[in-house]
Amino acid sequence: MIFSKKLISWYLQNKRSMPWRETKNPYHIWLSEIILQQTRVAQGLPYYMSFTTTFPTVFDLANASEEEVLKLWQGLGYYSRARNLHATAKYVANDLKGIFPATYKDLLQLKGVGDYTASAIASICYNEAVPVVDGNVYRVLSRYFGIDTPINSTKGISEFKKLAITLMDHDEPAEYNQAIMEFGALQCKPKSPYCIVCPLQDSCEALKKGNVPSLPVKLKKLKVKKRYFNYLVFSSSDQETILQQRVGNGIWKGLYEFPLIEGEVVGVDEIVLNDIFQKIVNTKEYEIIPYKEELIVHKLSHQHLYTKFYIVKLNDSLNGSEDQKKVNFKDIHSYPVPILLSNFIEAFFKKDLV
DNA sequence: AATTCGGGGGT
DNA sequence: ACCCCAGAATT
Repeated sequence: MIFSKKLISWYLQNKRSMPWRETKNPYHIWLSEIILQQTRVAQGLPYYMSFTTTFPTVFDLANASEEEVLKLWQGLGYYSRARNLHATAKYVANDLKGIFPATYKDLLQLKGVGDYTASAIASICYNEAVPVVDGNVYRVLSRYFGIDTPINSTKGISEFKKLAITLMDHDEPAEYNQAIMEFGALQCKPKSPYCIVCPLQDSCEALKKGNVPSLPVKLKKLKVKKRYFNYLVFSSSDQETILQQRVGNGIWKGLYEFPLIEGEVVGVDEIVLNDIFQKIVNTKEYEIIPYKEELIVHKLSHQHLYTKFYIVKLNDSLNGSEDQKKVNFKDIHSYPVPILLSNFIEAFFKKDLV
């Protein structure tokens, strides 16, 4: 039996049950694919459920505000996915009458849809014979064919794509693409793959050579940067605080946070602090209390954030502004915030230290 | 071609 | 600690 048929056969016996496998509706498939980019099924599943429930059609998603979309996306990370998702929904709803593009080539033009996602949607929804090459596929192919070209090099990307095209099952693109990914996720896992019971064991090059654990090869990892975040959590006499939206490029674009003083080292600069106070606070009668003495270390892929929250208690009210919004404590949960802030907010308001 | 975008889970 | 996850966009 040839490679693709073996995979499909394995898939039919071992595939997991997932809600997006019960439909070929391009809106739902597109949603699932964007959500699952660099995201495990277990983590993405609840988000898929909430998005399809909250926004049953692409028109519902298009008519939402970006803030609503970000709020529903909160906690999933890579927030540009949410912004691109919303932009594409508006485009499809308003310019394409709600009809998604139906070919790989046209799907590729959508914001947030790259080679992988265009292939996935085109094959699953429209049976177009275009191969998906995700992390699972890189692993399966590099092992089965014993290829040690780095999968994140330009050469590797084109090499594996070419190979994937030749292996593609042209009769059942939808089944084949999902089969090879599911096979990589469940059988040909990164660590401790089940080679002993593998249906491809007879012809797996890496298994023959004994270098399964060293494949696939991936180029160097980047160094993590350390950043020092000091958040000012204002607490006014009338139960209000200040939130501001992150703009420009960088992490958490579009999400909200407390006024931030970022420094080169731990601690707040007095001059900067006074500067901020003059804008936000009417009175100079305030009290700054570190929420905790210890730093909270929040780890992102390539940044470690050493964070401290300062509670700033006032016997007066606050000055809101265009970019520094006054927010009542009871409304704070409606704003999209990074998990780092979400964790703090939950702990702080639960303890009722306000 | 290299870097930058999160957060969670596994080892 | 380090790696990986149904990758894409920007530099």
